[in-house]
Amino acid sequence: MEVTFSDIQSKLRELGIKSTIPRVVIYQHLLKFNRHPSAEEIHVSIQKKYPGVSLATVYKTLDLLVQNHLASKVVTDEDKVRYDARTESHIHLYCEKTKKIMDYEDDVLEQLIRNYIEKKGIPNFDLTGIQLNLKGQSKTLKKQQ
Amino acid sequence: MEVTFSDIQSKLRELGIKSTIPRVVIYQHLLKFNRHPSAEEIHVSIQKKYPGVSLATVYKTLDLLVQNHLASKVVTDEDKVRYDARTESHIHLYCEKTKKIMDYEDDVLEQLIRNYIEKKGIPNFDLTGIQLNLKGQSKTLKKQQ
DNA sequence: TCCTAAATAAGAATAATTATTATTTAAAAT
DNA sequence: ATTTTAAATAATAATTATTCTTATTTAGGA
Repeated sequence: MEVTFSDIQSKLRELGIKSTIPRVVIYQHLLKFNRHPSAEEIHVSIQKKYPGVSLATVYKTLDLLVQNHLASKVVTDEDKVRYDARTESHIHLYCEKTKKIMDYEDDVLEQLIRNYIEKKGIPNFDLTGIQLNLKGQSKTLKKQQ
Repeated sequence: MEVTFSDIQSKLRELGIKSTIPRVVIYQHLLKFNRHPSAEEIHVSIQKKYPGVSLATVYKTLDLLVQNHLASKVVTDEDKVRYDARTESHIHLYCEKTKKIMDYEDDVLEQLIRNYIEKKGIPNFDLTGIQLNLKGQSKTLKKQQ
């Protein structure tokens, strides 16, 4: 099930993106994170095996991936942007205590929103994306504190 | 209908917040904006009448208002945070071209989401807030370009 | 293998936000 | 009405995330 180096090479070339080692490595690491890493976190996690890759390249590559719909930005009340390799849209649960973002799978809710908006339409607005963030606290955490 | 200086003084004191001139002025200006200003924009708009108020105070006061539920943070893909004096939750339309945030009034949709989540419940998560951002482009703008 | 445009490394620059500290102020106590 | 005192503020330095600059390197086509 692991996505290999050459899998990613092919994918990038399909999209007309030049395949470079930094790009493949960054995308590979983003895919491996099941949380939602910041650029900094990806940079750190890459250092071990690829010490040469600079933080600026991480930022540029992540933006490139977003532009090509291989990843998306996740914004919260936090001060830094996080990235997500999941391209299918999904709901984010944001825990205000731990600042962690969890994916929440609920196709029914998502379709509910999408259908409603499509049926009703929003005047003077072409919808391109729905972003639903549910803020709160994870219960297990609350017990601990 | 204008919210007066002393209206705001009372409101702050009700909440046990010390009423100071910078605080009243900042909140008053936030209420007057119908867009969603950044801390910087509020600071600039205050300079005319109250040149002494520092940007740091604007930041601190806005955070205070958020903590006391008199305002809320609005985050988008943009790099800076915006503030909103509307406390009732509502939907934001975010135009990717102009970077403008518009309020979108749709109590039915909001109730739809809220009901669905309440009925179903999310395992291990206490929901405190729903934040729905609809990304897209305003149609009138598209014609112009 | 060579060529060239594009990508990268390294670090400087920028922009938003937060921290520091000496001074000022709101409001409670006198 | 004064005095007192903890909290708030101004001014600005510091920090943090992100972007920019430029000399060097590299991918992939000729």
